[in-house]
Order: sequence, then C-alpha cells, then structure tokens
Amino acid sequence: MARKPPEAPREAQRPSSRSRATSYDVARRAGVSQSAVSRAFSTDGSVSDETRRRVIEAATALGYRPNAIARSLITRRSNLVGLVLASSTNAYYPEVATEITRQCASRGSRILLFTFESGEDISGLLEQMWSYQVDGVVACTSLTLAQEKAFEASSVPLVLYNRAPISRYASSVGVDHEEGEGRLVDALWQSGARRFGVIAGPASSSVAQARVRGILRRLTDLGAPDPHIVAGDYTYESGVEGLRELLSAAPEVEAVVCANDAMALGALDAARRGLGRVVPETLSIVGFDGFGAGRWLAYDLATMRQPVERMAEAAVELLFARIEDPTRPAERRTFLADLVAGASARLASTD
Amino acid sequence: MARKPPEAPREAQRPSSRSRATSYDVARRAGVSQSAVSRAFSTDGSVSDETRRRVIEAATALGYRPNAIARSLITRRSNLVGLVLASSTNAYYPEVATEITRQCASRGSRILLFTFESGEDISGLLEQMWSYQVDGVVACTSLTLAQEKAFEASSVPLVLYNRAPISRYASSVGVDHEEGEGRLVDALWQSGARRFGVIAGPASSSVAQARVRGILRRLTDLGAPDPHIVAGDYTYESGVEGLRELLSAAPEVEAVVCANDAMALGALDAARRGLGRVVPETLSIVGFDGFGAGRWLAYDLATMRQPVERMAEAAVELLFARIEDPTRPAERRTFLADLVAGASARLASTD
DNA sequence: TTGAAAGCGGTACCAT
DNA sequence: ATGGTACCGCTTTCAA
Repeated sequence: MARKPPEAPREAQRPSSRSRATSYDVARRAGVSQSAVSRAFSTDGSVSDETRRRVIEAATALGYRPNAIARSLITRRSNLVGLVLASSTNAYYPEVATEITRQCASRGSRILLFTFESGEDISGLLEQMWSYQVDGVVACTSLTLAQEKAFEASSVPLVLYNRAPISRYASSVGVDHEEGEGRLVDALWQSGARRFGVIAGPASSSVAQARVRGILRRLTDLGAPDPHIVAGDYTYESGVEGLRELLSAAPEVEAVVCANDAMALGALDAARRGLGRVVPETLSIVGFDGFGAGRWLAYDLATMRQPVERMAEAAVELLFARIEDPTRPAERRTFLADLVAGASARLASTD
Repeated sequence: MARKPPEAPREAQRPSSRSRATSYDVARRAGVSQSAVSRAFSTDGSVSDETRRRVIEAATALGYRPNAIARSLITRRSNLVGLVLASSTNAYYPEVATEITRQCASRGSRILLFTFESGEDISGLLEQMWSYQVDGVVACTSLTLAQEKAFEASSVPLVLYNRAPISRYASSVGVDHEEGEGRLVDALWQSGARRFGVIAGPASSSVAQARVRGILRRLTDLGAPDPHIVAGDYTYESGVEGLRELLSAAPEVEAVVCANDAMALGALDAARRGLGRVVPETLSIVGFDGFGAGRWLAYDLATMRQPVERMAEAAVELLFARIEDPTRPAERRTFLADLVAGASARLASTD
C-alpha cells in the first residue's frame, strides 16, 4: 500500500520546457529550494531579503507566475466567487454584476459567471460551480429548497440578491419591495389619485410578486377600490401593450403602477400615442428600479430607486463574513428604496 | 533527494470528514480503486458496467462531485475562459457578455469575469487571469503591444472583440465601423443632406476613432464640406450637450452622425427641446450599435446594428479553434453592420 | 478491466 | 531563515 521511493530525483524530470515556468524552475535558477520560492511569493513567508531578491529576479527572468489553481488545491480556498444571473438582462442586472465584481476584486476574489435562460433548470449550473470549489455564491435568482439545502450540505456560503431565502442557511440582501410600493401608492393617493391600475411582472418572479403585493395591500389599507391589473413580463413592449389593455378595460384609471421601470417607460410612450391622456395631468405612471433611461429627457420617470451599490456591497460583505467564519449565522439585510420624483406622475411630497 | 516512503498508508488518514467527499471516499464505499472512480466519471474510461454502477451509487450517496480544480491541474486544461470588459456598461456590453457566456457554456467552459474602470491599467488583471490558467481570453478592450506579446509568451489564445489586434498573435472579431459609417453617410447624403455634424466618442476608444474616421472619409469622398465635430463620451448626457453645442456653433447642420446610440438618443431628446428643429424634416440624427432603446416608440432611431450574436459566436469559435490547435494562425473576422431605418433620419433607400 | 503509483504545482509543517 | 517532504484530489501510464 505504501508508496515506493521514486526511481529518479524529481529535478531530473524538469527541463525548462516550452510551457509555463514553475516554482521549481525558479528555484533552480535562483539556487534556492522550491519552498523558498513559495515563501518569497507569500506575504508572511519568513525569507531573508537576499533570498527574496534572488527569487524575484529569477521569477521575472522566467516570467513565472504562481499557479492559483495549484495553490487553491492545497489551501482549500479558491478565491473564486460564483455569480448566478438570469441572461434576460433586466436592464439593471449589468450594474449589479459590475458592482459585485468590483467588490469581490477588492477582497482578492474573482468572479465565476453563470447565466441562465429564464425557465431553465439551474441545478446543473450549481453543480458546476461547486465542482470549481467556489468559496461562495451570490445568486440573483430564486432557488428551490433542495438547492439551498445542497449549499448547506456542501457548506458553500450563499447570498441571495433581491430574493427571500427559503431555508435558514442562506443570507440575503434586498430592498423592501412591498414597503417601497406602499410609499409610492401613498404619494399617488395623497396627490388625489383614486382609481389605480397595475401592470404586473412575470408570475415566476418573486420580486414582481412582492411588488404587486405591496401595491394591493396599501390600496386596501387606504380603502381604495380594487385596481385593474394586467399582466406584463418586465419588458418595454409589455408595458406598451399593458397600458393599452388597461385603459381600454378600465378607462377611469388615474394612476398606473408598473412592476418595473422598463414597463413604465413603455406605458409612458403608449400614453403619448393617441390614448387621449395627458401625463401627468390626467394619468400618472410610475415604475420601480431606478435605472438610467428613466432619467432621460423623454421620460423623467417617477420611480423607486434601488440602492444597487450599497446592496452589492452588503451582499459581498455578508458573503465574506460567512466564508471567513462558516459558523456565523445567516443574515438578511433589507434596504429601503428611494422615491424619485419625476414628470411622469403627480406625487404628493412625502415629508 | 529521493522521497522516503510514507510512514502510514494513505487510506489511514482519510476519515470521511465534514468536508466534501473525494474520489477516495467513493472508492472505499464502492469497494473499488480510486482509479476506477476516476474512470467511471470520464466518458471514455474503460470500466465494466458493474463497476460503474457501484461507483455511481456510492457517489450519489456521498454527494460526490469531481473536483474541477484538481482535474485541471493534471490535465492542464482549466475549462476557464477569461472575459475582460470595461465596467462602464456601454449599454450593449451586457448582451455581449451574456452571449459569450452562453457560447462558452455550450462548449463546456466557464467564464472568469474581469471588469475594469476606464483608464485603469489592466496589467494586474491579466496576470490574475493567467495565474488561474485560463484556456483563453476574450478581451473587449485594447491591449498594449507588450500585453499582447505576453499572451503569446504564455501561449494563451486571445481574441479581441471589436478591436484591431496590434500583433500577429491575437485573433479578432468586429464590425467594420468605417464601412458602416460610410453606408450611413451615403444614405443621408442621397436623401439630400449636405451639411453634416458629428458627435464623436471618447478619444481613448479605438472603436470611436474608427467610426469618426469612417464618417469623415466618406464625406470627403462625396465632396461634402468639412463637418462640424464636437466631442462626446458615449453617454446619453454627452449627446444632449453635444447637440446643443453643435447647433449653436453650426446651425446650418442638416444631419448629425453620433458615434453610438446612447449619444444619438440624447441628441434626439435635445433636438425636441426648443432647438427649433423638427426631426427628421429639418434635422436627421443617426447612431451606431443598435441596442434596444433605439426601438422604443419615443425614439425609432436610425442606426447601424451590430450582429452581436454572430460576433460572439465567432469570437468563441475562433478562441476554441486556437485552444484546440495552438499552431493555428490568428484570424480576423469582420462583420458588416445592418442599416436600421427609423424616424430619426431621412435616409435614401439603400438598394 | 483493474489497481498501484507517479505526478500536476503549489503550501505548510518539520527539523535543522 | 532554510530545505525536505507530505500532501491537496485528480488523471494517466503501466503491469497484472
């Protein structure tokens, strides 16, 4: 069972081939041991200045770079963070991805990116991430209970972005969609709107559901008549179509609350095309997200802005807290959206 | 120098700990050798059906997944592709990233994502990619000659997206920006426009430069008077400001060519706000890129669309061609942009 | 087909 | 501070 001693010394097998230089090559050239090379490249290695100098010199000459793959095999730390995103770029996801990448980079970790089509089963994708030994995962999608449990079983820290975890294992960051929609409805109500319409988001999205729930609950609390609700799928086009459908079915509507900005922009454009409404005088339209296009001159959309930078920062912070201390309990951090006034709606001041 | 035999057999040290199961754990449970486990998980391993069955069974029970990191250490193939993107999301880069991720996934590779701020030196970033043993890199940014040479020295295949390589080592895919702008200018000219204005892109962007070059060359060929050029930075806001500046300096301008869509949308909005121009009757505005917002009802922007899906597909195809055969010479693949007519400009039909 | 053993390129513990 | 050596978890000869 025990290994036999090798027939030949290791050094004999390592001519400086065409491929990348290894620490052994550097060691030979610098006239030191391979361990010394390893130490010279680690921050806290105890090496004399002279040795370090010679190692660096040899390494530079050879174009040597430590192999992160080999390193992570022994350290059991890959410095890789998995990021799961729906490929249907919800217009504001790129910003999330960029922000998370930046935050991870500042902590010395790289992003392993996985995208999926809406409706696709992501189990295989998660398996792949695990096989790459990611230190942790940020997921911008809902997981099944089994999937969350699998993270727990593999003890891979998990942070959900803008989704409520099912299990107690996952941490999460997100905005309080219900609260935000509540404030938005309030502001519309106080400015005099009484008849509401809603353009909902995809039924599969928990975020969209929470937003609609927030709208309805607030309206109920205010004693408003039931709003007319039409379905949407988060796209600009569905906003256009949604408003047409809404106004033909319920022409009395004074305020339309859309489950995201893209649909609100579509609704806004539709309202200007022969629907006989003047925005915001006879029709208010609001969205949710706060991404760039809403601020364009053609729109000036009233909406709730998500504090993406702070959310991304929190997500990464929570993730690393658990990477560094796996016994630390999961945590949920909730942000409040900012009300952004705009010419697309009459809103009461909210002070 | 030779290794001494280990004191104890390897198996004795491997209790099934809290951490992930390894092929040894599976082997022990299945009553086979570790090699057998490895073979059972490789497509072409010669294993009997019975052995494979027992291995799979044990693996499932233990929740075993092969460690991709360890695998790539020995196979010298990480199945990792580096993707370098500017974080200033040029509105259409997310689509590029998604498309490239999808293409790589279908070939069994994962994306290691790196973003950088415009102006940041990316040398450190490239070093990190190399240390992760990426099989190849797709870069959506210009590299220095030294950087391209470094890729060659490390023999890591490199494909530039929408940039011309400096060295002979890098492959590239891109649209012919000059040709596209030429066709756009042609269509404007033939519809009667004679006095042109240009809103340029950032001086640091080779793409922006190529586009402006294409505009100017075509105008010269047509014998048009020199256009008035103002600077822009690819953002919507700089389009707004650019048009104001342009029309106050050169009120005679009949057609404005913008180096990208975002600026064209800004210019379009600016034109509608008290600049005394009617689009497209007294002012034509065109862009370049062809991303979603241009198709919104408020805009209907005339532009040149880049065939992003085909370009991403080509990029990945070229990359893998060189990964699989490193001796294969670099290749440059150029696509033609599609002319997209729209209400923002009077364009002659281009047949 | 199967198992034993030699690495892949590092890190970390061990004496020295 | 330094070198020797045992691994990390896998793939891949090589014999049997």
